[in-house]
Amino acid sequence: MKNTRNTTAKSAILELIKNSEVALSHAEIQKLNQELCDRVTIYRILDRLVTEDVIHKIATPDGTIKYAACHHNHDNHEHTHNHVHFSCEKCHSVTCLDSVEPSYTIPKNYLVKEVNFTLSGLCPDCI
Amino acid sequence: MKNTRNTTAKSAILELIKNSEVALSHAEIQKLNQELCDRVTIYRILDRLVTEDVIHKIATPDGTIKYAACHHNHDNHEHTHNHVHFSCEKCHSVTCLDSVEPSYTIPKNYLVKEVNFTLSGLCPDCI
DNA sequence: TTTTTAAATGCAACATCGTTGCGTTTTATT
DNA sequence: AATAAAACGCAACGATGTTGCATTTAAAAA
Repeated sequence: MKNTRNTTAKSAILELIKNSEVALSHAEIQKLNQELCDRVTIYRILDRLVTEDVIHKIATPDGTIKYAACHHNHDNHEHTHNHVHFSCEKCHSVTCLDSVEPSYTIPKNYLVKEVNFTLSGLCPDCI
Repeated sequence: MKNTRNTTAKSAILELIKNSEVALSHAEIQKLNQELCDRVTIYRILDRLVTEDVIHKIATPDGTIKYAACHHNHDNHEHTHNHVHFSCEKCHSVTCLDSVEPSYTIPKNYLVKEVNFTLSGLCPDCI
């Protein structure tokens, strides 16, 4: 694995994502981060954090990419991003619903590696 | 409901989508359509077809928007886009898996209106 | 601590994607 | 055939994401 470094910008962005109740987009991080670092650097830091498996990407129903912190299971050293997300159509917040576990039949002839299950509608704050 | 008209470009694009095994992106439609109409017109036609409920939007795990024809249930006049999609990480094809029906528990305090369930991995052609 | 080297950054430039305004063309109704 | 509004092409624009390169900085080595 390639060597990566901890920089102030990287730490700040990771804190933002970790402290956020909802998943954040590049644009939202940029606004929250104003003068800390360049637009391009945010893209590169997000990519690095995804590669390092510290955060994960979520595509909302309208195609916006958002980022959320990963909840690792430290007991058995395995973790999955295959949990359910909720996307609010009013405030556009994206939340990880760790408690909801979908079940489905695996389609024949397909090799399923990842599951992206996003419910949309109104979140508790917008109902 | 607003009055809409059938034009050659609209019919051609709808045929493309209907005849395609996989969901198509704006860029793919543009390539297949070369000289038929303008880039902007494709955007407007796709919006119209979605509003008319003839096609539906799908966001792939990487945030690309694709379009597929709707399979109406003519018997009871209801239809849903809440079916499973498969996104191939190799050839980037997106397919509707009408036979797979997921089940899940509805999260408390949330109002679920739509379900977006996308499996990803390798499609039969890429295994 | 100082040196070193490769990762990380800023900046400029660019490509892609999607939208808007407006004058012109086309559909389909009168 | 005349008419009104939908649809179109084109130009321009804004947002989003990428790349190259010179400079800065983190962290390992001396």
